[in-house]
Amino acid sequence: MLEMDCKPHALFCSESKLKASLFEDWITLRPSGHADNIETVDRDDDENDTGCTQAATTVKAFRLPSDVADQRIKNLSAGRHWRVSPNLNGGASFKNDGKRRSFFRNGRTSYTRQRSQRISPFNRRKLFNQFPFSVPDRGFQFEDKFNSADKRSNCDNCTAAVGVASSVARRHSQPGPRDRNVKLRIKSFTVPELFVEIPTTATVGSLKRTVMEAVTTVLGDGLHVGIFLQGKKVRDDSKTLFQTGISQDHKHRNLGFALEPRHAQIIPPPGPGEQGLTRHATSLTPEPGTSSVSLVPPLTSWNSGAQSDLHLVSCLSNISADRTIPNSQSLVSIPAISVEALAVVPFHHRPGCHEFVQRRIRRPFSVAEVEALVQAVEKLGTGRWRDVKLGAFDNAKHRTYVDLKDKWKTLVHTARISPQQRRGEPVPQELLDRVLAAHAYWSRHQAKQKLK
DNA sequence: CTTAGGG
DNA sequence: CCCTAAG
Repeated sequence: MLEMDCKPHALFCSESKLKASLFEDWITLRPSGHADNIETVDRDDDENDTGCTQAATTVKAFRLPSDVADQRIKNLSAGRHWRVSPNLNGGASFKNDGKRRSFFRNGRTSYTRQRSQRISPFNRRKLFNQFPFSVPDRGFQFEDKFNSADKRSNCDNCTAAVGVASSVARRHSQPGPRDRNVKLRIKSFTVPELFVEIPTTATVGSLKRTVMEAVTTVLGDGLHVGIFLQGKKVRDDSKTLFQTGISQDHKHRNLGFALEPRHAQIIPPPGPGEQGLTRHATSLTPEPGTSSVSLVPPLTSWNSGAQSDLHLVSCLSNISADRTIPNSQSLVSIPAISVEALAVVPFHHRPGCHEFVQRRIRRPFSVAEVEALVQAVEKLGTGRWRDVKLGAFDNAKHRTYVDLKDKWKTLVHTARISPQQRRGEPVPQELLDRVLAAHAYWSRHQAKQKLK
C-alpha cells in the first residue's frame, strides 16, 4: 500500500529564495531549487546559489541577444555546485561546497586493474600465515545485493523527499504475505526548475503572471514521475517493486521520486485558466492496478504543513487573485509583453546542470560487514585497503577501499569510547576487541617497517 | 590509482 | 562520506 503525500514544491514565493541578477535591461530570476519543507536542508546560502536542475524553463520576452544569453548562462552556472542527497530520513540534503569538481568523477572505483604488486594467492597465504591471530579461512565476501549505483549522478531533475517506512521483514527471500507492501510517504516534490526572464520595466503583477504561466506550463501538461533508486533512474516500468529492489528491509535504499517534464521541446504557453494544478494532480495519479496509491490532493496538502507551504499558498493565491481580476490592467500597468508572446523553453541540457553531483547515500556497516572488515584487516593490516577491498568486499560495489579505511578508523574510535557513547547498530564487543588488537598489532608492524 | 589523513 | 596531497 502506498501512501503518498504529494505536493508540488514551493516555487519561488519566498523572496529570500529568489535570486536575481541584472543583465542590461533584464532580470533573471531563478528558484533556488528546493523548498524548505524538505527536512534536512544543508546548504550554504549565498548569492551564487544556482538551484540547478535540468528542467529549466525559460520564459522569454522580447529578444535576447545571444551573447547576453551566453553570458547569463555562464554567470548562472558559475555558481557553486549543488549536491542533492536524499537521505534515509526522508530528507534531501542540499549542499554546495564549491569544491566538487565534476560529476561522475571516479564515480565508481575500478578494481579491475591488475596491479603488479597485487599479491598472488601464494603470497597471500604466506602473508596470512604470518598473522598471529587465528583466522578462519572462510570466505567473507559481500555481495552487493542491489548492485547499487552509488556513482554520483548529476541531477536529472528534482528529487522528492521521501519517507520510507518499510515493513519489518528480514533480508533475502521472497517477501512474505505481510511484507508485500511498501509504505511510502512522499513528503514533497520539487518542481523542475524554471527560468524566467522579464524586463526590469515589467511590473510586479506581470512578473507574477509570467511566473504563473511558467509554472502552469510545466505542471500542466508534461510532468510525469521518475523513480530513482540509489540515485539511479529506474526505467523498467514492468519490473515489480521487489525486483527493482524497492521492497521491505530497504531502509537503507535511496529511493527518490522526481517530477520530470515530459516535453523536451518548446512548450506552448498554456491557455488561460488554472488547469495546471489540477492536471498536475492527475499526472501524479498512478496507473490503476499498479498499486494502491492514494494521493492527497495537492491543493489540500499545500495548505498543510510547514510555514513555507503557507507562504507558498499565500503567494499563489496572490497570483491567482491577480489573474482572477479580469484584465488587471486597470490596477497594474502591464508592459507591452503579453503573455501570449512568451515562449517557454525547457533547458534540458544546460551546462550548469551537469555540476549537480549527488553525495553518496550513507550506508552504515552491518555487523557482518564489520566482521569481514576486521577479519580482513587482521590478515592484511591497516595499510593495504585495496587488498582488503579485493579480499573481503569485492562484490560490495558500494564499499570502496577508502570507505573501508574510513570504517576502520571509526571502528578503532568506537572501540575506544565507552559503549554508552556509541551509536548505531551495536558492534559486538568481541569484534571491537579484535579491532583494538589488530590495530595495535599493525601499528607496531608499521612502526617496524618504518624503522627499516 | 592508492594511501593516508583531515574535514 | 568527502576531499586531496603525496607517492
